[in-house]
Amino acid sequence: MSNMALRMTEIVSRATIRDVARAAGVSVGSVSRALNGGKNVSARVARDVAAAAEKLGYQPDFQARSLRTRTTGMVGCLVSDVANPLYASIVQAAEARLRDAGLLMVVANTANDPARERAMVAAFRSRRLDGILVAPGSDENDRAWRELATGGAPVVILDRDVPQEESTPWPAVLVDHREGARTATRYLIGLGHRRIALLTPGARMRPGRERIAGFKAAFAEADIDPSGALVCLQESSMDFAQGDALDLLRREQRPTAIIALGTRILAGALRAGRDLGLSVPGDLSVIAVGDTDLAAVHTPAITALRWSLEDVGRAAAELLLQRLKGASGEGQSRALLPVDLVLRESCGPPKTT
Amino acid sequence: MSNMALRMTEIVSRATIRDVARAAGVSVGSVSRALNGGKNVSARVARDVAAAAEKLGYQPDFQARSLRTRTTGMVGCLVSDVANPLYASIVQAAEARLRDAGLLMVVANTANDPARERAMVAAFRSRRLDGILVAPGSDENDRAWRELATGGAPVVILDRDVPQEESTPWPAVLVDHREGARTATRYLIGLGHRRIALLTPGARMRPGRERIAGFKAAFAEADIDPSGALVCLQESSMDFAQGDALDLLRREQRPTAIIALGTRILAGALRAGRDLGLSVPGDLSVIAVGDTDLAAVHTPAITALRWSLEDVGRAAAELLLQRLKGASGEGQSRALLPVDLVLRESCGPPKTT
DNA sequence: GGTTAAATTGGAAACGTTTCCATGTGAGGA
DNA sequence: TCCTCACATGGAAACGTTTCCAATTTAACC
Repeated sequence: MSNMALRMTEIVSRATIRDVARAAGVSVGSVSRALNGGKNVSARVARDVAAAAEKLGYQPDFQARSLRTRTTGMVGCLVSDVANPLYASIVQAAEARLRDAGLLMVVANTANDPARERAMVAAFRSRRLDGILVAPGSDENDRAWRELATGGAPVVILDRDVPQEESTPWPAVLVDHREGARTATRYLIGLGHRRIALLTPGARMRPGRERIAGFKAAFAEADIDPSGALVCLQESSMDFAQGDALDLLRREQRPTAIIALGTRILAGALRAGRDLGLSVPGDLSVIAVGDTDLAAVHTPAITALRWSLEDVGRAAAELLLQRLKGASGEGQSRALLPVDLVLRESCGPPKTT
Repeated sequence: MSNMALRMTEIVSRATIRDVARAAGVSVGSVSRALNGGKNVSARVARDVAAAAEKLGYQPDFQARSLRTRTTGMVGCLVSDVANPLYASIVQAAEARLRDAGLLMVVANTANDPARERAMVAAFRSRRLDGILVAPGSDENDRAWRELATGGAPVVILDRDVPQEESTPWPAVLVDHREGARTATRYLIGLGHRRIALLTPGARMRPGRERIAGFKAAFAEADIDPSGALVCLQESSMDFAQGDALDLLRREQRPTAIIALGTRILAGALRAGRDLGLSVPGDLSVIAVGDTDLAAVHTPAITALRWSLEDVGRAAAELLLQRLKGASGEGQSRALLPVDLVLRESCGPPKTT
């Protein structure tokens, strides 16, 4: 019997605002007002409606509401790969903030594929998402940018450069990779290193470009022959196999220090060094770009450039919420987050050869 | 004047199906049929509609469609923390599969908070999401389960035990942690270890329970005094500081081998061992549960229990898609994925004392 | 008490689709 | 040529809200 009842509730559709109106003996308009604004409703109606809604277990249908109000209470988040630790924490933090504001977050991985990026932007628009957090896979994907712009929904950029043409710059959360790279390089130069390799993916995107700029700036300001400044670009972190690092370290004039991004590239460099019998930091100094578990726990612990991924996510969510509240003009429209150098055990003076 | 107004509305709002109908000189019903089914439409209408839609850049409004069709093309994913590497790849893989099927995925972090879990389930239901992938934070959160059940949308469980009462078991993707733990323990016992510590969070959830069961089973089948089988439960991986591992390894009869979950607990154990001057694997054998970057790249490389997170995500998505297609009865309703022991350098025989 | 303003209320339109239903059109067979 | 029938089409209802507008009640003030 209870089985039957259960079955019924499963099958029977949920209570609508009409049911509540009927149960409370008022019109649907009054129910809507009572439940939402609370403005212009008498105490009696408010009470009766609340009681009826409670009794019927009424839950408003967001789909229907969305159709009318043109707002979905959902925000899209577009990154190349949510499983990448460098993105995962950003997504996590942004979701937390947005959820606190009553918004849901839909995520999509683009794998840096421009076509997929455009497809997802279109999907977001079709679904009328209220806003978008996005880290485009390339700063030159003009079509994607254009479609992003015509969407109507506010967009917040995650650590990417926006095309210059735009008159009013889009809100963005940027990380000061340039200063970070400069600090790290300066530190290594100060230790006596002259041949330093910077291992980072793509100059196609802001983080890579900025790091390279900071790297070169450090050489320039130290007034040192920059021929030892080796910039090794990787198409993506995936492509950097151990072999590449091996080639690098086998060179006649091998670098005495390496600055390596993320987890995969860093891992490749560390393994290559180990395979060649190079001790860290004795034979090779290493700085990680991004303070991952790997860097912190490795033996020896790896000196790392650290910035707060949580802050990136939070700031992005905040910027977006600000736009959604309609304050399109006022307030900060871009945040620049600092990068710190966390000193550990993986750096020392180069061996005098 | 009206021209002006028209222009305005054209710019502000997107083309609707009405606009397409007018442009093609047919009724809205015909446009809908032409664009969707393709059934019962003449060649002429199909052509004209397609042309008009193309010209106007028409994109259907999913919100409106959802209202009518009772389906949103979105599925929810509920885990404790998308930034946890053990979840991130699952989410990533599931999203990839679902996107290929034209579905969007909304994610939410519950931080293992039952209240938040329920709130998100309610939010998903209000939004009428088509389905839910969920890894509940506790197998005893009965209210959450109940609300999950009454949602109407198909649910796929990620590596959790479903309450027994249910007559028809829910679809689930399970990982064979029991067999994995047994294999690892057996391996260590075979090497001669008798005092082995299993460091895993919560027996509140299936993975922990299964691992403990497998761990004990290995001792039992080897007919060995199980007093050396140390199960160290952690409320969550967060709580396991390095200090706990230090206490463990300072004991008079310290374990000669450790099986440690994930990244944080493993890191804590490794650091503690290092701080105490214990060499791996000489003084201490270590097995990681979950093949993270840390395990693979650490020196020495850590022997690890590995299962495919991608397979978990893919299988979950597949199971859900199967339900969404209406095949509620047929087909596999649960998958059990294998766990492999990846032999590396972190295990050896214990020192004879 | 009467007049006016303000507050509350019910009814209906609107949001953009899909789908039902009745009508119209054509072809094919008698 | 007429009848039948399948098929194509237009019009309208429906999905569940919010919001506008007009109507009604209440409050306020003289």
